[in-house]
Amino acid sequence: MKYILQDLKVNINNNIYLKDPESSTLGKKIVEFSILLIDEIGFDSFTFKKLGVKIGSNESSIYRYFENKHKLLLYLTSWYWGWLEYQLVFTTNSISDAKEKLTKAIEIITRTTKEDSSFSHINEILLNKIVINEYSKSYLTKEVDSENKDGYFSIYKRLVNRIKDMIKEVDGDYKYPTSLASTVTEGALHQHFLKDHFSSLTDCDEKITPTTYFINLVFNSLNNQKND
Amino acid sequence: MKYILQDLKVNINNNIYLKDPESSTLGKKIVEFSILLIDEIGFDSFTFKKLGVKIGSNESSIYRYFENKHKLLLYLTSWYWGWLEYQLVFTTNSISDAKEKLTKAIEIITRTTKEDSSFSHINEILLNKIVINEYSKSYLTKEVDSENKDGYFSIYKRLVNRIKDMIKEVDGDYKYPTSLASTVTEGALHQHFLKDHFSSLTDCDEKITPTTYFINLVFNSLNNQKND
DNA sequence: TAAGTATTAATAGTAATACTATTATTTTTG
DNA sequence: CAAAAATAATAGTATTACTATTAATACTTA
Repeated sequence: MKYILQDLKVNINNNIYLKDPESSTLGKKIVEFSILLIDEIGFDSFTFKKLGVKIGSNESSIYRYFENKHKLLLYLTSWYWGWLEYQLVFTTNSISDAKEKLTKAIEIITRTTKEDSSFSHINEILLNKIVINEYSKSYLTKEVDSENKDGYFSIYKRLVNRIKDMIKEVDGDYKYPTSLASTVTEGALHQHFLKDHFSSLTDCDEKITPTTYFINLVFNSLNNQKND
Repeated sequence: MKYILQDLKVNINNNIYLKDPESSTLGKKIVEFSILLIDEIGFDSFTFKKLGVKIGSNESSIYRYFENKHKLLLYLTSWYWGWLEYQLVFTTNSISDAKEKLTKAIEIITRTTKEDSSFSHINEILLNKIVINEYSKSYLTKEVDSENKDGYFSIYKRLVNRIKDMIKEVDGDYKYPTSLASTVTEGALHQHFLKDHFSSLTDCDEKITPTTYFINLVFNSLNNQKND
């Protein structure tokens, strides 16, 4: 797995960036250190000026890669969802049993990222934390509709769709497969956040993981006579 | 109901504001027009300067009520959750049947606000939209923990707790009542957002409401032998 | 290898944001 | 009516979020 993901190049909508950050050393440094800096000070306080200082580059050089920090966030989160999607497809591909397949899928999208593929410049553990803390900000904007039209969220949408399809495979009669898929995907981020900051609003802790909770939630709804 | 809510004064943690906006005409204008302006241009573009122009007051006068726009958002959303809580308690109080009570509660927290109590200066329809679009931004910050400690989110937490209690009343053996309560509360906002901006990620539309979906979701999990 | 072309860095500058401080004016209230 | 409180006006600051221009460096190919 590690060795296959090694050469992974996530395909990101090329309108998100001005110049492909994968195409140069500076570009990779921008991506690498923006993850460290956003994790450190939060997206709201993050600026290209501060990033420039961190990487010993000029602010204006960063602007040649990304129009603004919002686009950079879209880039990072798209990369994350693409990376998760890859794991999802790779891991579940060979599973023929629908229930087992869905279980595995939920595991992947609800777990905490614990391993960082040290060879690449992207720290997946920190990126996972950034997605938990900042992803909502990428779409809770006045520009969502036009950015959505431009395909900036397509990787995320494709991922949710894959889960929806797996839900349908388990129970073709269930009425809300799409909402359930989006609830799990977004809800997982939320439960992780609550676990870290509002422990009184979640049952998740060291023992009970969001994975346990969501597997239970999903399978309670599927093939349930209450539904028919 | 209308007439009882009329005199409602939501009790908001007084560290959120510098001076109680309910205590003066200017304060009420700040609240009233900030709702209109945030709805219009979004919280990210909203500034005290723009609000000042809108209400014909000086920027610096607004700063005497709220430290910054983040605190104002905390105020508005706290008001909203307090208002919802009031409706929840008022409506479910007299219901003795646990299932019926929970059903009603889910209805209240997942429905779209459609009526505005025209007597007050607060437009609840727009405030509901603001909560859908901006609430996450109030807690996805580096300051969450200290602000949480200061009680800035206590109304929201109390609301989620009430739902948790109702879930427990229906099924004392269900293992994740708190997570389920927070999933419904936050998930409802999310499904409304998806309905408006990412229709491919939800089954909710004009016919199927988030209420329908979440009532189904919750009751599939409760008193379900799959759980035991 | 020289010349041309990208790329990046450095510098400077702008409009807007997010405030703070001071003083003047108006309103409230005792 | 006088004092106190509230509000408005003005000015100012540091930072943000950029844009534009020019200089320096590296890379490429005739």
